[in-house]
Amino acid sequence: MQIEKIELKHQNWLFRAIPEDVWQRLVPHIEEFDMPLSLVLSKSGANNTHVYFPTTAIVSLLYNLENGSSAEIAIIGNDGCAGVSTFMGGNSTLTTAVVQSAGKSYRIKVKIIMEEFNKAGAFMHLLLRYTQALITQMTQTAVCNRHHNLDQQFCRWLLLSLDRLQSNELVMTQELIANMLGVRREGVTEAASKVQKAGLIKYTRGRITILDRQGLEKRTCECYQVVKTECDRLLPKK
Amino acid sequence: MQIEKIELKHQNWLFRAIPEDVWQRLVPHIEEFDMPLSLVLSKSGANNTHVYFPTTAIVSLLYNLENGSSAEIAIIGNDGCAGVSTFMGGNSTLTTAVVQSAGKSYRIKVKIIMEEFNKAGAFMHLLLRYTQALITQMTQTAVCNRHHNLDQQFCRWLLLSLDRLQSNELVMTQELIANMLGVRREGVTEAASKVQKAGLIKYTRGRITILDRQGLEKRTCECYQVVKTECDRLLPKK
DNA sequence: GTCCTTATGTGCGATAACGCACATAAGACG
DNA sequence: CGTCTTATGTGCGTTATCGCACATAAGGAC
Repeated sequence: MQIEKIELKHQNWLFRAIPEDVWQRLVPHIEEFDMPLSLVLSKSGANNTHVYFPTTAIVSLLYNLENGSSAEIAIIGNDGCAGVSTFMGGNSTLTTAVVQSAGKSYRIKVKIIMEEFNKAGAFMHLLLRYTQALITQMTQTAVCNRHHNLDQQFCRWLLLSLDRLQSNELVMTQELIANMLGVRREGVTEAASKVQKAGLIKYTRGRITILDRQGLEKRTCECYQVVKTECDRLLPKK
Repeated sequence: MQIEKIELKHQNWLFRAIPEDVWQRLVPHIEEFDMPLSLVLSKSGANNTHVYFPTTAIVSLLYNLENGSSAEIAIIGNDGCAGVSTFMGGNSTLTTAVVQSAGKSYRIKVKIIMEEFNKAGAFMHLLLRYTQALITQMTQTAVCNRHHNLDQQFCRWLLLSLDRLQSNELVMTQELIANMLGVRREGVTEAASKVQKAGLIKYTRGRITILDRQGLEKRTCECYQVVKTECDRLLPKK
């Protein structure tokens, strides 16, 4: 039982950083939660019911335009949580949180987590620092959308996703990636094909394997490193 | 003296919303601060010393790329404050805060404002709600950069700036606007020229006058209204 | 009024991504 | 093994923006 709790705490980086007293109070309220592909955790403008802490799943924050196109704003994995607008106020956001890669997560009810947040201690500051890390991602997404080409953005997206997963394999169709990046599917096909020809990845229908991580890092724009470095500064993984 | 204090409180929307007891404690520490064009309030990665509350000035959050190009992430006027990373943690951010339109502001030292913030009361929640409003702006910037054309972005930018100023006139060269939007100066010239021909604005060297605000709203993308509506929800101006 | 800086206007070839229409092939399922 | 769905590949004309080179003109300085 004790071992199980320690295990739990190690499955998400925010969990690890929670002070022990807060953790003891929270543990009884942490629910397991399975995340199938494409599950929508929170719709645009809808009130949050839980805050979600992915362990093996990846969640995307997407914005959907009136005309049906969309764009990813940030990626959330076992480094963070979905539902920061709960703390920030308004209790909802215009972005939609969607499961981009199926896996497991834990969740905590809004009421429970806010009781701890409002104590304004280390736990609150931890969640605020994570929110700042998310802001960094959003900023870099905006810049990257403006200035960098699809090749670079494709590599950035791969790397950001991989950093939030264990394996060196992504289960994801090019069509879905195109939705995330807000570009045509054919564009992703072209980018993926080039990167494969360069020997950095290998893919078949809906499954991408990374062969040369360093090569990807060289091929992407500065945005990837910028986000990684700043997230490490804000939330050091020791 | 009392009248002067009431006036002060009405010059910035966040000031107005500060609870009276907090306000009384803060007032002695509020400094006037002049903001000339192009003043850099905080550089990328540098520690914040103050939080700035513009009254007649406008501040842009910019990200500067290695190659010298840049992109605006959010606009701050008398609706908010520059320096939210002070509260969020890390005490710095990778964006640069630059005065985009000269004017006046007030500022408060980091130490003073954090003392109040850490009381975790209405003042903290006010600042967090404003941060959420900034996040909304950043999100929409990312989406708009991806999906909307320069014409629409130019109009969005004009409207967002105007909402944060009193007058219907902007003092701003097309070169500067191009820097904000992260596009070529010639592109802005073309967009501005079209909008002028449509009779919505009138401009001469470094001075844009708005003739038809509703026309601008019709010409821009959904992003403008989305940001406006969400900011009003988070920080109602009564 | 004249000069000179600097904001704005314009033309043109290059490029990246788009929209659309199909072709191909992988692999799930019977 | 054959079938059928769906992920991926490819071609092509269109469009928006870019980068560059230069023309024009507004308005402050003297």
